[in-house]
Amino acid sequence: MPDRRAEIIEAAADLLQSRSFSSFSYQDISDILGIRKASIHHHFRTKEDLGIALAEYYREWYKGRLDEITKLYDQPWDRLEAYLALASDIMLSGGKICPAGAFQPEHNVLPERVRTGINGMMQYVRGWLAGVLTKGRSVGTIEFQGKPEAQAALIMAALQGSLQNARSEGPQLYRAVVGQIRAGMKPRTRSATQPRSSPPSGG
Amino acid sequence: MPDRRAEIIEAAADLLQSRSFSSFSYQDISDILGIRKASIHHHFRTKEDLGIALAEYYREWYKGRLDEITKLYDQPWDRLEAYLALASDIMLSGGKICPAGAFQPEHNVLPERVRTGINGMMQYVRGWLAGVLTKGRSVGTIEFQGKPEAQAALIMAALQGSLQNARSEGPQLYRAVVGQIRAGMKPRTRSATQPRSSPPSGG
DNA sequence: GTCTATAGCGGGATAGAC
DNA sequence: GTCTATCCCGCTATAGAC
Repeated sequence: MPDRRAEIIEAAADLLQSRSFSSFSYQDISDILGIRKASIHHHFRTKEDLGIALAEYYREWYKGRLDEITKLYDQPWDRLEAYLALASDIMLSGGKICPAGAFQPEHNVLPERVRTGINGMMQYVRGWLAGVLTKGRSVGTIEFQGKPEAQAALIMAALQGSLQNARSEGPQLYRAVVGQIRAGMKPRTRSATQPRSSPPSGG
Repeated sequence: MPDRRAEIIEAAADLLQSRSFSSFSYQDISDILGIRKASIHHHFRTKEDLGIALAEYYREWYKGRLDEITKLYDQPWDRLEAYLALASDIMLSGGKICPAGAFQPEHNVLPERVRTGINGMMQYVRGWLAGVLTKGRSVGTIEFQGKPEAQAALIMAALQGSLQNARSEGPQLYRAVVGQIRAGMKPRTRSATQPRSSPPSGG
């Protein structure tokens, strides 16, 4: 017997990233899982409850992925590449966009507790990424102006916007944007060690 | 007597940038303008028609603004600043996001002709911005790696994403991101002329 | 060009049997 | 935990009078 609650959240996550929050319904989830709407209401009484659960789900999802990356790669640049690859994976899995980009455009019609959940997720990711950037700059393998938090926010915003554009205008555009992010942060002055080893798949 | 058609489009544009496309209704427009839903259907038979008109409206709006900028400022860097200020104006006018960021998250439920309208708008803006960047790099006042089109796409994506984030997490985040964009493109090597004159308000 | 009235649908949500 | 049945609402859209 499958964990229904988890199944529902995963189906909802898929729908959210494909169509945004208020454009999917309990009926859509029902169609995917082959159970009735009322059964879904049993697990998540209101759509607000489901939204809150989704925000939590994404935060945990990011925690898991970013922990993995931290364990797999030592070098800040490699960690940055792995982070960028995360966004690529999202796009490649069927024209989806990132969670924040799916929730936030409806910010003004979103329940308060959903909003705070999303903010929590964003702060977590930004904190992690800022850490990578701080370390990268200190060892000279990542280059950028200004504060690490601001640069992290720039990268996240660019990916978020670019995923949205890409679905409408095509993936070349997304790849070009990621290329720019990368190019802008590669040290221009060749210093001590080779800045890169084996970057993980994506781009 | 006011131009109803234009009034409706402007009200709809406001709602779109506040709540995204499928989260506003003819009733909302009706409330704003003080006329009945049926009257709005008289001007735009279906919501698809309204969506198409909105996309055209935004393209014209951008054409107007970018033409203005081109006439007002000679220097590429000043034009870039004025462009960035456009996005700031959007944010400051009551927590709105940019049109593309309002439409695209619902891409998969958007009528085909609305999609192509949005793409047209995006291509227009990207073309203009790429032109500014090309000229700026050639005269040495704007610095970036890679192709101008790609850099333009990066800037646009970052603003789009950042406006969405800002409404949820606060305007400081938006200002930080714009600061990063600016900082990343300011020439590091002091060359011939002072790179800046009087940048227009925004930031 | 605006109105009233209404059709028709799909949304979120609940009651209560099994 | 899942079902059937149902409520109520708001949405898009249309018909037809003024």
